[in-house]
Amino acid sequence: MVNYQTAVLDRTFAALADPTRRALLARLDEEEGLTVSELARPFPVSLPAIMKHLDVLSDAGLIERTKTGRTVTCQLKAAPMEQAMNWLARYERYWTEQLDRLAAFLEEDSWQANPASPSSGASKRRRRSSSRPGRSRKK
Amino acid sequence: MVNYQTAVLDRTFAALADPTRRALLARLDEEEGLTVSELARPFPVSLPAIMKHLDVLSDAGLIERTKTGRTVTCQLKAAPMEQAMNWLARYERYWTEQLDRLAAFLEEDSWQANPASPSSGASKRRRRSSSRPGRSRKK
DNA sequence: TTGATAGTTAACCATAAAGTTAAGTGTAAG
DNA sequence: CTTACACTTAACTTTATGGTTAACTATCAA
Repeated sequence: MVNYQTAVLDRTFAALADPTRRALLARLDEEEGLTVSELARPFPVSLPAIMKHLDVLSDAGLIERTKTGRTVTCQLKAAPMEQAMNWLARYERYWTEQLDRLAAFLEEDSWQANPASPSSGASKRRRRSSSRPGRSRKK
Repeated sequence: MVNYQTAVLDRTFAALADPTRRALLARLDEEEGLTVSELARPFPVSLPAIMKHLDVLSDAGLIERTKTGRTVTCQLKAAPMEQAMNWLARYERYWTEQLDRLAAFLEEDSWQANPASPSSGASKRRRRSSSRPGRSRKK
């Protein structure tokens, strides 16, 4: 059902890998309809450099440019980010503490001590001896 | 509070921008503790090429390698992805249809026709004559 | 119409990314 | 002890990225 468009993810993640481009998107989020030169102003690089970043963002479908007279306004198009989010969501359980606790529970001795209640999901999980290094809880 | 570590996001997004690397992570998700050559097998590129991808993933903190004898097993470390998710979450409202409907409502003529109820957020929105191209509602 | 303003394009440079082949290191097995 | 295996490193090629300066196009204003 959720068929990941490889090329979309490639372009989206690549576009987001640059701090200048992320900052450009962030500015378009907080204020819509900024022009190219307005967007470029805060950055310590030349206008053509910003132009290239905008090209990358356009190619990734993350912005859209509209020419009006001699000015060009940019608007955020977040749609491709949804795919990126969905891809990442697959790994969400790794940092969700809820599941951390479940994992801790499954490791406990008291769990295997009672074979009277065979939980369906647990049988699939074949545990390797004890090769798990310390978990790093953050936040 | 959520202070984005630019360098972390740079490396994470850059690492995820390559389809081979995403596939490597996906395999480590479905089966943990794969060795380097097991990981490399399905891909149509040389071992050194995979090695470089694993280096990129390591530098991004997305995997960890453990040497045992002459084999090296890799394990997924999804933590940096959380930062990426958090960064993307800021834009989530753009593809949440709820807000699409709100936006549609705010654009309606019937809204401005009644100046008796000044909604606070709307005053910030300064509209340019009519330079807005058709909105593309998808799904 | 003359110029300033907004944006684009071209040509160039340095570095990084993604791949190759070939050779090297260390461990396991015959 | 020698060979095979698992992985690593080195050297090299090609293409992409991110930046520059300089020149060009088009519009708005004096």
